[in-house]
Amino acid sequence: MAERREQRARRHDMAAGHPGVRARQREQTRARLLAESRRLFAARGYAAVGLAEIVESAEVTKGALYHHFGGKAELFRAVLEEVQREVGERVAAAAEQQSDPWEQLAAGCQAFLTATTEPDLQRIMLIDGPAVLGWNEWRAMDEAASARHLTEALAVLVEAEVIPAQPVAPLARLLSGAMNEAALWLASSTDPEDLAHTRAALDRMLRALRQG
Amino acid sequence: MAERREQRARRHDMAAGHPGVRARQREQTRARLLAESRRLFAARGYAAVGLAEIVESAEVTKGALYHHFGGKAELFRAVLEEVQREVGERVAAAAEQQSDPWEQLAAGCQAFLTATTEPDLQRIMLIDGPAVLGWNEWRAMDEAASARHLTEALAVLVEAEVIPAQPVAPLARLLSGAMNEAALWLASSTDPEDLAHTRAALDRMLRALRQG
DNA sequence: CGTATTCGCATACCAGTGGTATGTCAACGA
DNA sequence: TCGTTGACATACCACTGGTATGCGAATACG
Repeated sequence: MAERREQRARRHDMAAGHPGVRARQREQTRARLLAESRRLFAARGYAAVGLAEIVESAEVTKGALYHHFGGKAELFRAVLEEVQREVGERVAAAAEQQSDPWEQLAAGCQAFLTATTEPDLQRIMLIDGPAVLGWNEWRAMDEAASARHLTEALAVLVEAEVIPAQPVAPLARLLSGAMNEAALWLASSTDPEDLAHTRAALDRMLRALRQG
Repeated sequence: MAERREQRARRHDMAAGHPGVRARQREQTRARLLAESRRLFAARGYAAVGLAEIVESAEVTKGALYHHFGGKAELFRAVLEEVQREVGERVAAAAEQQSDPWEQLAAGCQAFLTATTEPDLQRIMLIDGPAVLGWNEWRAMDEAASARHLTEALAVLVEAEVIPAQPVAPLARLLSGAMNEAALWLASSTDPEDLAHTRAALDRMLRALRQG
């Protein structure tokens, strides 16, 4: 119908380059779906956002969505991957600015706390992530994106005997969980001093690791 | 139809006492809905369980469910309240067996870790809870049921100068998050030694609080 | 250059879901 | 005894994620 011609026309207008109009259009559609669903999921949560609203915001149809993603959950997974990659990069960047392994750990943890305190990331990364994909899968993605840095940093410090010899996996999980929950708490906190207090408490927890 | 008479008959059969047949039947229906939905939510998660399955397992109808609860989310909230109350009681019981405030904290934390390592509690308490009700509401319920014990224990220790003076709220959140995530990790762990390692690491974290 | 093919969607449709409005019968109060 | 009410049961609805199919422009091919 007229509706269809309208959609087709719009798509045709926007990409006039010769080499790979198809590929370019494809990437753009995918990017718009990712961006809009990320925005909506972050704002109102996975369950409260319908596919209809997503495709409307992205100005495509459900057909496009299901052409690019396996379904609602897979779309969410793609969004989560993107978010976690960003956070992981921020953590890694902060750590790399330090040369001393111990300072790398401290800086990385503080950077993680800063990043995950942003409400838009929280709902996707910390709330809906485990519920939608299941904890095991969420954990695997988290490990691949950012918790890996934590585990590695701890392993280096144990190797260098800065931290007493002990399995690093449980330690990494304890610390990761502590930071996750603290970030969620901070986001709903009213007292602006809570951030400083939490940073201080986290720092004390980390420094305590050096003494057996 | 016949179906209806069947349901009515069953209900009539089971409660023959004179005083308050109504009230008793009411409680029983409510209890069955709670028990079955808890079982199903724990096994497969909130989103994967439909009301149809719940009422079928409980041998009632959706009418009964909506008579007792405001909807699916409120039913879940009631289940979560029950679960958290049980965990809170276990934590409190473990703490009360110790007389020394410090030992109370340690025992309470270890009991919490033991309790929340049970997979059936995890999905409801730690995964679906925040996602279904929102983190703020989940947090309020958690605080009322068990995190309160943690906050109080820390406050006592700060007051007694066993722990350096500092705000207890951030500390409680860090520790609570650490235990939550550790419990989730343990549930999906294969190495049986992980439990002991995690307990040891948690204990070290707690003991480290005593040194500034 | 024509044209067959494939790719990237758009449309139409469906089964199942949470939620609601209404009906109904047994227990209770008077 | 009898009207009232409480505790459901039934029937129905709007909507949601998911699927099957259709179609037209870009590309591969002779």
